[in-house]
Amino acid sequence: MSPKYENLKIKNQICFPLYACSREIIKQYKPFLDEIDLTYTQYLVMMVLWERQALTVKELGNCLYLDSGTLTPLLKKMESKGLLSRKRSEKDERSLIVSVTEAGMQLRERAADIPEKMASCTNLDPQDAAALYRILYQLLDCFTSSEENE
Amino acid sequence: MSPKYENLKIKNQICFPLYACSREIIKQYKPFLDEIDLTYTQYLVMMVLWERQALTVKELGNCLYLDSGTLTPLLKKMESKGLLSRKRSEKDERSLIVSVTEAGMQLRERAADIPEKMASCTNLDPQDAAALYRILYQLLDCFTSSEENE
DNA sequence: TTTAAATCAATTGTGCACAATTAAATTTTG
DNA sequence: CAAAATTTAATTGTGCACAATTGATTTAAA
Repeated sequence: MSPKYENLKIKNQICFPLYACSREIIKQYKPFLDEIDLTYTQYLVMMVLWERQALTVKELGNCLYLDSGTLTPLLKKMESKGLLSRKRSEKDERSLIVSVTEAGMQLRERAADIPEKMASCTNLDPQDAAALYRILYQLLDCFTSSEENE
Repeated sequence: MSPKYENLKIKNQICFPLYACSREIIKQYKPFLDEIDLTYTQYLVMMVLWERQALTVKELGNCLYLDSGTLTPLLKKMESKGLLSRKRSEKDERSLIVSVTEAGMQLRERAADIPEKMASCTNLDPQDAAALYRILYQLLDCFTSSEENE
């Protein structure tokens, strides 16, 4: 029974609040990330490297849903800051292996309290946080599984 | 009892899936938006204009959580495509009024089936969609209300 | 095994986002 | 009223995102 253009109203979109919310939260990160001289995307790369130490650009892209067009210049910048090193794989010269440096690992100490600081920025209760987490990964999953044959 | 760096793991972040999901959904829009020659951000502007016909850059920015640095060049581009017109307010010369044109209104017809096409891209059940919607707007609200005294 | 297809990172070009600054117009204050 | 503060859009500069292409390398097929 909805009027013809009801579905085109902003308030009936699900992607818009997702997009707006994502950007607003990243803005909240900024003052904390400024202290350790990282952008949000660089922070994501460091989080992966802190866990994995070394992986290829391809693997990093799979982790973060980013392609080489985004990662190549980002990683070069981070290499010049001394956070990571880049070298071709000996097993497969097509692949480039990104490895965290000692300085990169040390940055983890200075980042350790960021998640806690960020948590206090929101009024999200544990149930809602869990629901949000589950739904978002379900959505992500349905997009990645639709690419399996590409 | 979590290890020291547990909170820095990608899998324990809530912003990351939000950020990734937002971009993945916008990618799903692309083929549909290409047909009517709009980017996702331009589509958001048009959705506001289809409902409101005319409003200032400031009001548009409040609707979309975007500032003039993003909107000014975007709106100039859309003006050159004939979708909207830009003129200063007579009541207040600081404000610029953005108005949808006839061609802009006509585009609504061609966009009308996009929401339906997009809905079929996801496996989101109605309860989850409603929960996601509620939680995201609650989050957005908590960021905007923290700016009240700026 | 030579050729063809696939994979991977890099490059190119376009389009946002956004912080910070500027400049014009308006409102508020003293 | 006149000066100061505020508001608004535009500008400038930086940093992603991403589609499309390129080029080198590897794998698969004929």
